[in-house]
Order: sequence, then structure tokens, then C-alpha cells
Amino acid sequence: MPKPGPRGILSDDVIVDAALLLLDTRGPEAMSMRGIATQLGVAPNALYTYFPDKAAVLRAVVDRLIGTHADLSALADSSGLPRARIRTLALGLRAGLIRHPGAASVLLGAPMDGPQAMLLGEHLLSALADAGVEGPSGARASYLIIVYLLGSVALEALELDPTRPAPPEEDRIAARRQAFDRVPAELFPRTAAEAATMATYIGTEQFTWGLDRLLDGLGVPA
Amino acid sequence: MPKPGPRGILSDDVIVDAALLLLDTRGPEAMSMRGIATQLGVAPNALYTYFPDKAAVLRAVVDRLIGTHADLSALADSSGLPRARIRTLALGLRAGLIRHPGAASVLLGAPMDGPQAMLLGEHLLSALADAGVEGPSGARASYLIIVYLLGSVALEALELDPTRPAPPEEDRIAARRQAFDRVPAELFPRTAAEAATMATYIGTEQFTWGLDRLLDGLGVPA
DNA sequence: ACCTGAACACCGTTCAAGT
DNA sequence: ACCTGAACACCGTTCAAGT
Repeated sequence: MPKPGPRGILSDDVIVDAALLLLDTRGPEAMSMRGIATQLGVAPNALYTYFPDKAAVLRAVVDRLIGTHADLSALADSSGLPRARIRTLALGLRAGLIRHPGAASVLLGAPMDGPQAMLLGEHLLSALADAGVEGPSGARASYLIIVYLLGSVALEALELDPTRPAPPEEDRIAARRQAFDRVPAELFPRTAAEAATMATYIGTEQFTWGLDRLLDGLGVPA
Repeated sequence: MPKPGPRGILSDDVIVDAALLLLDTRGPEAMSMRGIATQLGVAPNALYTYFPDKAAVLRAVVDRLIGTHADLSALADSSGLPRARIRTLALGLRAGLIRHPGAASVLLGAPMDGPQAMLLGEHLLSALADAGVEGPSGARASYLIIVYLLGSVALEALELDPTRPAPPEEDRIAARRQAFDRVPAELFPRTAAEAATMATYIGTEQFTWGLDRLLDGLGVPA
């Protein structure tokens, strides 16, 4: 326990690093102000020099996740087809976020108003405009895509253990299949009948299928 | 502080009632095991006779919210057009959930595997089948609609004060408009240009627009 | 400005005990 | 089976103080 005073260890970035490490290794509950401080070898209240409260730390974590996993260069590459660019962005961002099994509860618990989130929105509007979806429709469409992306990740993350890396997709689907096979067909006949498909709700395949239906509905040409 | 022993006050339902009351009046953070117990005039650990842990209470709260606000009778009424039935269900459920400003964080934090959620899924499959969306596509489509619904509510709830009833929609849109008017046009030109539409992201209008695009993409006839 | 020590008002959960 | 009292190991945040 050293004396008080500047030690030159802490910064916004270092605090977000420590928060993410805790999130990935020990889950969202471990991402506490006290936990982060301990991780950094610092008193709990030292963090309050850099962030006004825990909510501010969470917002910074959200922006970091988006900045790290949203491939804006692919989205911005105007030589590619707009639909392909949007698909690449969405599939990559989803995959990156799923790799942080505890991230979903943070993503939908803190507003996406950081600089990286704004940048993502800007590029998305641009790609949609290239696809002919412009003006108010473009704005609505970009929000719709974000809602779908975050909603998918959140629902999928509910079945993951936030304290460990996500298992291979086939294992997760097999686990779901077992769960749906136990659904009583007398009470829920249609659910039971589609148990095999229900099991593939999660995963890249369902996400891609839904994204394509969405882009169809938005009139983004294939 | 009475003596220990049965008092005939507690039950699963009464505990969920108290949890919802706290959620609506004092926000998700107030919905604690200790808070619920105090609300019921009972020792904190008394709840553990009825629920194994807090997560189980949250699952029960989620199922109650769905059961209360999902109008299954309208969805099941096979005399109506399938698309209209699905729209009525989705719009009603969204409106009901938004009325609990703190509910979103709970909805996407606990799995939707309760009996009311299963029943909703079953009816949704049925309405989609009536619209010609059957088999695996029907299963995928029903999940897509749920993702959109919950994602919308969650993102919209981020801007609400969970400790107070949601203000009128026009007030919320006006507040958003002011926020978007402050977006620097040099950094985010497209975002700034669409500020007026961005402000209407939230609300019934955006939700309805997105739902219709979704149903279009799913091939549900209008 | 940057950090510590100590404290305040909370958590979820468990364990032993009483009726 | 149903409930209490007391305790354990935690939280976020604030305040006064030291460098």
C-alpha cells in the first residue's frame, strides 16, 4: 500500500483494458469498480479521477467493443457491392461481440453514444445510401440493422457462460436441440414440431438468414 | 419482528408482484432480494423458500411481463388477416413493455423460457403458418420477430428514466432532436443531415416502420 | 491532479435455529 | 415447510487527507 499521489499507471484506456479482461475471464458481475481497481493494484476510489461513475466506465467499454470489432474499412470500401459491405460489417461485428460472452448485458445496458458508435452509424448510412436507401429511410434502416444486431447478440449471449469463452457453435446447437426435444408436444405442438430448426436459432446461420430477410425488406439489392 | 414460522403471506406470485412494483417505482437496481423482502415485511432470506436465487426471480418477472402484455387472443383470432394479427401483437407488446421503463434490462438479462414465453412463441408460429410462412422458415421468422421486438424495447429504454413512468412520446422525440442537433456535421455529416429522422428513431412510428420492413422481407402478405 | 484510508449504505447468499 | 437472526464476502460512492 504505497503513499497517495500520482503514480502514472492509470488512464482511461488502462481502466477499460482491465474492465474488459475481467468481463472476459470472470463475467459481467466481476466487472466492478472494486474489481477493476484491484486488478490494477490501486485503491477502489482511484478510478473516480478518470470516470465520474460506473456507468461512464460501461459506456467506454461499449465504445471500445464497437471500435475493436466493427470493420469500418470493409464497410467504407465503395468498390464493393453495398449489400456485401453491410453483410461483412454485420457478420464480423456479431462474431466479435459473441467472442465476449459477457458483453451483451453491457451493450444493451449502456447507450451507444460514444465516438466509435457514431462512426459506425455514419459509415452505415453511407453504405445504405450507396444501395439507394437514402434520406429518412436510410436513417431508419441503419437503426433497424443496429437493433437486429444487438438484439441477436443479446439473446444469443443469454445461453452462454459469461465466465468462459464461447464453445464451438455446433456444441451450442446440440445443447439447444436437447432442450427443445424436451418441449411437451401436447402443450406446444408447433414448437415441438420445429424443434430441429429452433435449435439453430442461435449461430451464424440464423443471424445471416435474418439479416438477409431484413435487407430484402429494406430494398437493398442483392 | 415476529417469531419464525409460516405466516401465509408469501408466494411466488406475491414475490413477483413486489418485484414489479419496485421495478416500476424505483428502477431495476431497487429490485433486489433485500428490497423485495422489505417491501413484503419479511426477512431477506425468506424469499429463498420460493426461489433458489435472484436469477430465478428475474425469470419469473420476465414471464409475468410477457404474459401480461402479450395479447394472445388477438394473435390467435384466425378470422383476422395474419399480418394484422402479428402487427397487433407486436405493437401491443412493445407498448406494454415500454410502460415498464426498467423492464428492458431484465428482459434481455434473463432467458425467455417461461410458460408464457413458450405460449407466445406457439401462437406466433401459428399466425406465421397462416401467412404461408411455415416449417423451418416459420421458426426462424418467429425468432426474428422476437429479436426485433426485444432489441427495440431495450434500445429505446436506454433513454428512459427507469424510476419514473415514460414521458409522452413527443417529449422524448423532442429531447432526441436537441441531442442530434448538437452532432458536429464536420465529423458525422450524414448523421447530422438526417438528424430530424434520427430523432424519431424511438417511438411507435419507427417500430412500426421496421416491423413492416421485416414482415415484407419475411414474405408475409400485406 | 492524483491517489489512499476509512467509512456509509447497500448487495446476494448461507447457516443454524425456532415454530 | 416456513420463517428469523446473524454473519460472510461482497458492492458503488463519498469525504478528508496526504503528495
